[in-house]
Amino acid sequence: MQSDKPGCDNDEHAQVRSLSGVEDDTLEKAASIFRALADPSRLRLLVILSEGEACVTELSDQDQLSTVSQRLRTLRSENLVSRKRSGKHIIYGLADDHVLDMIRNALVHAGEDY
Amino acid sequence: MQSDKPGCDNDEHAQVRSLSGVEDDTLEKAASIFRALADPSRLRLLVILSEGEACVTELSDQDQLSTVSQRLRTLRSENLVSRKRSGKHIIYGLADDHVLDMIRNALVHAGEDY
DNA sequence: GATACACTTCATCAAGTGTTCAAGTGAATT
DNA sequence: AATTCACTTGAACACTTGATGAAGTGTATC
Repeated sequence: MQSDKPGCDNDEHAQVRSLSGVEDDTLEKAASIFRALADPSRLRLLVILSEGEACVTELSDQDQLSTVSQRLRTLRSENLVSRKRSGKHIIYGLADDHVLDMIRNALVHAGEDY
Repeated sequence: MQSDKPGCDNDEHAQVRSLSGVEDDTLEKAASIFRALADPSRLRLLVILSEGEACVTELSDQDQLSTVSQRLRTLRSENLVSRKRSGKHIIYGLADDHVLDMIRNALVHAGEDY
C-alpha cells in the first residue's frame, strides 16, 4: 500500500496517520474481529490462554462447559485461538501474540497501564 | 504493573506473553472499547477521521445525520474520538493514534497488510 | 427575541447476541 | 461394538443493539 507510490510529494506522512484507502470488505472483517473481542468472558479466556494452552474443561472453571465451548467457537471463527486434539482432550491456545497486542492496546486505552 | 515487581525470579518473561493479573472490571472496559469498534460503519468514520478532522455534516455523506451522530456518540463514549465546537459546527477527530493502532492491528489479523 | 442551522436525543421496532439445556459427535477404553 | 469421556451443536429464551423519524438543544445571525 505504500510501495507503489511514485512521487511522494503531497501529504505529510512522517507517521502514517491515515488509513484512507480501506475497502468496505476489509472494514467488515476488522469489525468481525472486534465483535469477537467485544465480550469480557471471551477476553478472559484469551487472558487465561496467554498463560499457556489449556483444554476446554480447564477453561470452564466456573462456567458451563457448553458456554465455554460456544465462546471458544466465536474466538475460533476469527482465528484468535488455535485448536488441536490431544487424545480425548482438545487443546486451545492463542493463535499468535498479535491477539495479545490488540487486547493490550485496548487495556491501555481503557486507562490501565500494560 | 511491572515496576513494583521485586525479585524477578519465577517466570520466563523475555517477551511479556501473559496478561495474567487482569481484573474483571478492566476486561469489561476493554470489551466496551471493542464493542464500539465492532461495526464497519463506525470503523469507516474513524478511517475518515484519520485523514483529518471533520464536522458531522461532512461525515454524513450518504447516511442520515442522526445516524452518524449516534455512531459518533458510541465512539465518544469510549473516548475514541475528540469533539470540539467551532461556531455552528462540531468538529470531530481521532482521540489519538492509539485508535489507529488498534484498527491496524485488526486489519493485519484480518489478513491484510497495513 | 425570533429564526435558521447544526447537531443530539428519544421512542420504536427489527435484527442480532449470549446463555442454557438437551441432544449429538468423535476418540479412547473396556 | 458398547460405553465413557470430552467436547460441540441446535433450539429457545431473554436481552442488547442499530436504524429511523420526530422532537429537543445550543449557537449564530437577522
